Amino acid sequence: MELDALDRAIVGALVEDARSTYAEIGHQIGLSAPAVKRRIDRLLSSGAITGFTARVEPSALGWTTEAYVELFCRGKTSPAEIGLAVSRHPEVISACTITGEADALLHIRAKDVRHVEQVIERVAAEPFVIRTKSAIVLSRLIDTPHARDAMPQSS
Amino acid sequence: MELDALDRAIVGALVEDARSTYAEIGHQIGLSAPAVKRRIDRLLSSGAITGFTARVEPSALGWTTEAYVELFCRGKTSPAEIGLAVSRHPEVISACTITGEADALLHIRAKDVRHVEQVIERVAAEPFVIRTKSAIVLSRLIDTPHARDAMPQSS
DNA sequence: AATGAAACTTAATTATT
DNA sequence: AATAATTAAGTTTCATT
Repeated sequence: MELDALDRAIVGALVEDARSTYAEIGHQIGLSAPAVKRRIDRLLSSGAITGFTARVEPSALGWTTEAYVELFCRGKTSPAEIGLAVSRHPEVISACTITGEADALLHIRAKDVRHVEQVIERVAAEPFVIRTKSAIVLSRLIDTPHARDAMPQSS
Repeated sequence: MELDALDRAIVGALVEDARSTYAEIGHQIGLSAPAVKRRIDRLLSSGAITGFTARVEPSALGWTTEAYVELFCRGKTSPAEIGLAVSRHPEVISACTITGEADALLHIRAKDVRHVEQVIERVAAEPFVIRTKSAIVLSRLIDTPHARDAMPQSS
């Protein structure tokens, strides 16, 4: 699906505040409320926007510690197998397979360092895991879900 | 601030769908719409919820490639200095200082591998960066902003 | 094909108990 | 906190370009 400048402006407005009204967004970009609604409905059905969520302050909810854990896996472990296994651990908030020595990289969020340690132990107990290599987050500098600029040009 | 079970249920409902109505949330948890609104207002002013955002499909917007980049920095480089520098690169969507050999870990999102390479070159050109070590994401298995379970108990 | 204006429906918000 | 009353927004329809 092709997004024009207005679509990208709407996406930007919704990323900033998913609860803005159609009229507010329309005023920003020079469109009427119904026109904005129609475009948002289209962005939703096309899959460009997948939903709306609350930004929560993890520390306010008691999740104070983050870590990144590299996974080194047995010979022919499939990405699907890793995904299935790590999705059983709710503290894993992000996981991907990567190039390089390690096979996968997990991002985990836990209550404290003790809790992080327990999660790593549980993950390391998965049968396909040979070893892990962890780094605790000392201070977070940036945390945005998406790139912080204009969408790419149609060039 | 203390969050009770109802607050945590409200946060959960808003994380799932930030555009649900107060009445919908109230029905799920057994509260009237005005009561839900009062609690959400309180969660916002206390900072437990920091805002509402759209979940966008990066690939739909042309951002198809992700990488993680470890930064090895000169002796006494402060976290603030790293944060300031990397925030100038909009493709850096997450950054933190970490324990271990590397000083910082960046998560970048770009249009393609060529674009990733350009960003790494730009970051590596920062005066405090000695060297970098990158891993390209092959396949994403999990991507959630928060832990996928109930909030921690007050225990 | 997409928009804006108006009509209509539903939700947000305030006041009251 | 719930109910009721009011205000504002969401949504549909329709005429227009």
